[in-house]
Amino acid sequence: MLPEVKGAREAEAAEMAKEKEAAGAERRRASDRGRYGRLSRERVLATALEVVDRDGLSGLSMRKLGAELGVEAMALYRYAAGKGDLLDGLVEAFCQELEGDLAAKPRAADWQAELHRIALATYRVALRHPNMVPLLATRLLSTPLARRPAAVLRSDERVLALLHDAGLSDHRAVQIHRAFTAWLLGYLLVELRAMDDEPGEPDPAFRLGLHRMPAQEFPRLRATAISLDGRGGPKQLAAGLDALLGSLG
Amino acid sequence: MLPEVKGAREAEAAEMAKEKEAAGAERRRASDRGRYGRLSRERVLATALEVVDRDGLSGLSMRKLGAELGVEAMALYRYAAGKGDLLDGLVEAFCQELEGDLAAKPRAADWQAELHRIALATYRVALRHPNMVPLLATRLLSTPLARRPAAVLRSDERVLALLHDAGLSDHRAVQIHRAFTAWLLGYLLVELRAMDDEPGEPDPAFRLGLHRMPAQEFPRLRATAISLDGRGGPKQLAAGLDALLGSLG
DNA sequence: TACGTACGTTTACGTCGTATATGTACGACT
DNA sequence: AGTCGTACATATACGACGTAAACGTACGTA
Repeated sequence: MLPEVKGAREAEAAEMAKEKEAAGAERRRASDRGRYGRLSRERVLATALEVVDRDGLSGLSMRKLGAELGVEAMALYRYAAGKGDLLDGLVEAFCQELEGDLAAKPRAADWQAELHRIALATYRVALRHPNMVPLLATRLLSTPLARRPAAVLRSDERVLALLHDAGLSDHRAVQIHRAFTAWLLGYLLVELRAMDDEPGEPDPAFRLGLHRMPAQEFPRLRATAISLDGRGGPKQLAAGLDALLGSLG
Repeated sequence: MLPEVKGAREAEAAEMAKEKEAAGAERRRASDRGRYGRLSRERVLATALEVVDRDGLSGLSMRKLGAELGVEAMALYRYAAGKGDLLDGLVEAFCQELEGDLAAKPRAADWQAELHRIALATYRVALRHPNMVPLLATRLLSTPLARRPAAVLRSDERVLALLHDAGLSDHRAVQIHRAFTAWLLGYLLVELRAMDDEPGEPDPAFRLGLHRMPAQEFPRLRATAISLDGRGGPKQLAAGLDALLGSLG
């Protein structure tokens, strides 16, 4: 064992002891481990989400996440069956944050308005965690239906139940669910993609790296690149959703 | 990691041994290289696409692709700057196949019809290469605009030029382009996702693994799972596109 | 005091992408 | 003909990855 690690642990132990004193009856023992106390699935997932937000999806590895938690990589396997399960856990964390946002406001009157409410809340959560969007696109869909994380299934269930309770037929409900999911996911992907080539450059044209793009081959693309870089925002998300739902009502 | 069957590799090894024996020489001649002749970017990408179609995206590695071509992994670096470039190449191959499909039929009369034509052609190509869809979702969007593969930019350029020539303002063109891309990509993702838990099982309920899903927690999901498994097909793609374009016209 | 158990570590294996150095066959030029 | 530069493929190696298996270690309980 490395001495410096041991030293760090002792320091934590002291800190923990102080906390223990303050907390009173509730004692923590094995908790000196892992930099700020015992590991837990929640803590692992929360830290993983931080890492993804900071370094992107490819910046998340078991080893790095372990280091972030002050722990060896293998320690994580007690809280996630493997990397796949960890990614599913991230999706769940995302869905739970979404459910928190949804719970904060009252349900809408009719099912169309409720779908709008869900879509907009999802949009806001995705804005907070843009690097999660590609993961949603792949994890939400690549896993067999029955094996998807519970939180994901709960989202689907909510939409389907909403439509069912509104008296729509199963057939209609499935159609609407499909259109809703496709539009929402596609919009998030398109909206939150990174366009920047030189992310700090003030001039938009240079920031996008337009000088790398042959002007004569892509005249329209180049002319509208700066507009393309802009966001549609929640308004266009809502507008498209309205159009889709209107045509299916 | 993956319990893969190596029948093909063994066959290949046997073939090569025979070749060597017949030649009676220890040294390989240039004609033996690359199993069926010289490498080329096209051949590399075509084989990579085959591998992805067969084994999925995670089944594609430089080493495996090299083996598939009868070549060491490092040989590929002459035709792709790295794995990222190879993936971009795959996206390009996809776009080129799409352009081939598009060139086969005449352009539509108005821009709405032309967008439909493009969307449906994309849908057909995606059906031929379902494992490519997640790659499209990530590669199309994660790379900075100016660094995207030329074929991708050409696709965007085509749509933008189409809208421009139809007399629409840049603002409108960008809006429509965004909605078009989002809907198309989202629809492909939702439509081509793998739902099966036990592929090959004849009973749909078992095939989807519904017995793994708690019935009381997800009543609606379970009731409509079999419908969800079905496809919307090109009709719903077109219907949604109509709705979106109608609202933006 | 001894022990089972929950938790984290150590060690090791195989695979991955790829930098670097090393052949090797072919076309062009003496 | 022979020589050589160049294009092409290989050989070797390194660090990072996911993870299986064995191993410590400290706590709560008996």
